Amino acid sequence: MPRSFLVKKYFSNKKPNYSELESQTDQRYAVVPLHDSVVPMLVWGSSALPLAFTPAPPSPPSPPGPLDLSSPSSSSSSSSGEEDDCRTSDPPSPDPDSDRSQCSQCGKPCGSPAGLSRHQLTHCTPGPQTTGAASTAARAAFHCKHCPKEYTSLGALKMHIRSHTLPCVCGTCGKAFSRPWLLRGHIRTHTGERPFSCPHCNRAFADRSNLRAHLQTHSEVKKYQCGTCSRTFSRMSLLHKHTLSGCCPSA
DNA sequence: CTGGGGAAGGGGCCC
DNA sequence: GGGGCCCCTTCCCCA
Repeated sequence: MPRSFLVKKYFSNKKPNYSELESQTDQRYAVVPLHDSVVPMLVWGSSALPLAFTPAPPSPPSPPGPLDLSSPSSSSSSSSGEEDDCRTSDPPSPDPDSDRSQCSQCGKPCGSPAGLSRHQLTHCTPGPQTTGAASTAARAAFHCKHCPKEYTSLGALKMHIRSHTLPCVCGTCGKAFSRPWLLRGHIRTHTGERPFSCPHCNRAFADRSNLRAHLQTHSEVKKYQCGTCSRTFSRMSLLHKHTLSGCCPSA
């Protein structure tokens, strides 16, 4: 599932204020779809943000086989790209003071060497463009044995593999999930628990993201705007549907 | 057809 | 390094 059209911009590094979602005055996000025919703009507050997106060129395929986590000696090699890889949610940083702990792959300032080290675990492997022992070690790839994905760290790979092994099983219906919190969210569908309430109406939701989407329905200016007719939508999927329905045949 | 709700997936970051 | 929570998205279904 491609997520590379999302480019997150960090203007603050913590805790969202959900009341902001109704009266957006900051522009924290940029939405950049890959769909050729769609050039949506994010309307986050008063102005729209038309954005360009340049997909990274595909990396050459790599020959090494998948990593079998059941084998303790697995540690891997090589590298390659994959359609969803090598992206980052963070824009390059303009902060010169963060050079010492700035990610060499995405430019993100990480605050400290430790932060940089941790951040780098999140990068999937780029192409085989580097040489030298240090670079080779830094870009070692860990391949998923279940799919073509590969990661630069065992930790990242393990996290990914959970999406294949689905270790969290619902005791009520037996449905399995990759993460404990996904299971908890699912369990709410059995219990009916809805801890996220809308401040504007009596609705409550089991999922915070669904509340967030709901809050858009209370907003006059929706988050996603059609680049051609300027109509706004509460969800990207609605904008996409709108575009596919023929509003913007050439856009 | 459109808009909204429900459910779920998955990467990133913090503790 | 792992757990928990963040964020975002998509898909499906229904009014």
